[in-house]
Amino acid sequence: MAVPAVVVLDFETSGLSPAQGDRAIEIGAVLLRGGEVVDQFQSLMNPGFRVSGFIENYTGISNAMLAKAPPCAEVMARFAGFIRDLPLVAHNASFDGRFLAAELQRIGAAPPGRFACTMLNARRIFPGAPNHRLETLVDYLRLPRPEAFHRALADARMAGAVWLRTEAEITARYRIDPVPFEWMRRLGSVPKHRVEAFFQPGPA
DNA sequence: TGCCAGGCCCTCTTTAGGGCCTT
Repeated sequence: MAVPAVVVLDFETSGLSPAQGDRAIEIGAVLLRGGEVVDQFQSLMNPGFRVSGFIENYTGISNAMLAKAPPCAEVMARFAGFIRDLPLVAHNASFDGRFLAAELQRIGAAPPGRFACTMLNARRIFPGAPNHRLETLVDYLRLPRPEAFHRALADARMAGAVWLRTEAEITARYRIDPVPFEWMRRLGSVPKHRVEAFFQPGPA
């Protein structure tokens, strides 16, 4: 069975809440198909105001860099074409989902569809990790460390690697096909403490 | 540096509170 493609994305933003006026300042994403990155998207975007010193330090994205970047609307229009109607994945998807929905709404584009969360999956599948921050999971799962953290494309690549490792673990542990969102639906439908009971190994 | 928000999940819970995770 062909494994459907997914887009793993990550936003850098001016803060934590689009409802409080925060905006996206960078988008990074990878298109995964057949367990591999087959395409990618990355762009800074100018939110129209200066970001705080904390955000400059946290992301390494300066106001000077943003001043030269295209506006959010232009970037998000191109990004909407990149994701089309593909299922989406992010680490702490509730965060990226809010910003994606807000930025798409600003340009009159269709809202995002299915959105899976590598953090929630990791909490279920890798409960022994020290914590479930993206950077910690990369080390815990012995995945290649990126050249930078807290930049959109690097974080999207890491989240993609965590996603693939989680799929592989589920496939090996529960012997179900790695069909995105089918196992997500099943996994998300039961409380954490019942996951082991829910997935009974299939016939050898 | 850590607050701002919001969803998930745990527990000394469920008529609630607080930690985690994202920038």
